[in-house]
Amino acid sequence: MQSIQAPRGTKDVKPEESYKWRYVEDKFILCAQTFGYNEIRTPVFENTELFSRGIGDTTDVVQKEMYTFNDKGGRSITLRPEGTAGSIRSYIENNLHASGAPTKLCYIASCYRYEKPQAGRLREFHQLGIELLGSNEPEADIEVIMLAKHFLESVGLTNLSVNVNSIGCPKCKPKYNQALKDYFADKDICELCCERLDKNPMRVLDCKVDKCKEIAKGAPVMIDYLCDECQQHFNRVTDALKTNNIDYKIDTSIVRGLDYYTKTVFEFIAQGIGAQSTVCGGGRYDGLIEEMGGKPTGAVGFGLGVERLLLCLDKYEVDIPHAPTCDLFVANIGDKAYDKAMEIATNLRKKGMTIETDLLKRSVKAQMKYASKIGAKYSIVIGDTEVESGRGMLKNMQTGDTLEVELNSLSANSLK
RNA sequence: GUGGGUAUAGCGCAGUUGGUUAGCGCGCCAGAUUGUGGCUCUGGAGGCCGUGGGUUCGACUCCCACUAUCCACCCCA
Repeated sequence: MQSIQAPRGTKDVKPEESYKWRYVEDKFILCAQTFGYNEIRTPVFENTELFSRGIGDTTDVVQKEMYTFNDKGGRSITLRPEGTAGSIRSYIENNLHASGAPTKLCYIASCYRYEKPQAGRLREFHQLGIELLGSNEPEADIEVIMLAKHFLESVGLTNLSVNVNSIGCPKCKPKYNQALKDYFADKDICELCCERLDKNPMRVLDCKVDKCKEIAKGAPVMIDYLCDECQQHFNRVTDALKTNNIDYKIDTSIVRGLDYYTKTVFEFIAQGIGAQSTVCGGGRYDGLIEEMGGKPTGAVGFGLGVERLLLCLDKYEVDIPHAPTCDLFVANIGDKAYDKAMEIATNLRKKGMTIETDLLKRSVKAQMKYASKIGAKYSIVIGDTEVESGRGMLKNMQTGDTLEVELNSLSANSLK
């Protein structure tokens, strides 16, 4: 019988590496909490319209990367390709604004995009995310960037570069769009780009057709067309980054592939983990909540790829604390001894000790070998003699020293 | 979606111009040590050689297709 493989672009988190995930996720939630953010959990799938409207139906993500299907009731359903849209939907649907601004959300979300897999790019991937809703002020942008920085440092990543840009607001974007239209008007761009130029000119800038890319190199940049408000906003953000000693670069090529972004956009970039080097990406999206049926509300957030983060931690050989190892292995010979071993194990487990016993009726030698392999700190062999006398030899697996102990008085102290 | 590399034991890898019993290291199991691990030695289990076709007397080896995987473009987390 042929065995079944995991679907293309998915990966199992194996037992020997899951502690890294738990570590990173716990750190993230704790870190977000120190900024006052609370976890939100939203469905893995949503109505397709949420994403086509929220992300923008001219984007690559919506046009060709979504896992979309009809359910048995004929509804068009999509596995979430990112975490923001669902959070915002929930914010509106549950009137989360009612408890007062700002609303601060964090989440851990599995996301799905139909792309060709490669290093740091899977079809199922995981995002750690933050949404700060209800503030139009640059201070909100700054907090979100600081939070990302703070989290990355807390897991041991201090050397990621930070790139920022501003892509304007509905006031200044038209001017820029007009500039783009003027620039591209007499140029030989592809058919799809002609359409884009009409609907959403900024998308022409990241067309993949060679001739379009070449032409786009000479195109005007958004940052030169910011309105006064956006310019001030951007200045305030970059000033604060300086004040907080964040070494950032302005990268005018950051457009971000999701239509909802306005004003500030930023990325945390890692070296040496392959072509997919953006570990964290985010920005402001002031228009999204209104677009999805809520009241106009300022919003900033970021998404941070867990898989890419873990690639970084490996690359930079960051130490991650392991799960606790076995405190005591209780070897046992025969049924009575097993019962006694179980009794000892249960008592110590109640006190929080990690205890293992033999479950395979192996020879003492094999049991000891196993105890050694799993890194047990102590071992003790229980046989008929021990059951009768109530005493046994506790062995320190590191030093090899043994000590006679009363079985019933084994405690956390004796395993120190 | 476009381009390139790879596919042999649980893992990491050899495998000669095509030639008959497909190897090595690590790991796993057992014994030497009949109730005490690590070191050493000895033995053992474990392979549709990615899948399907083709060439050939004969294919792990050559050819084609498919699939998977890796890398890059692109996109993005």
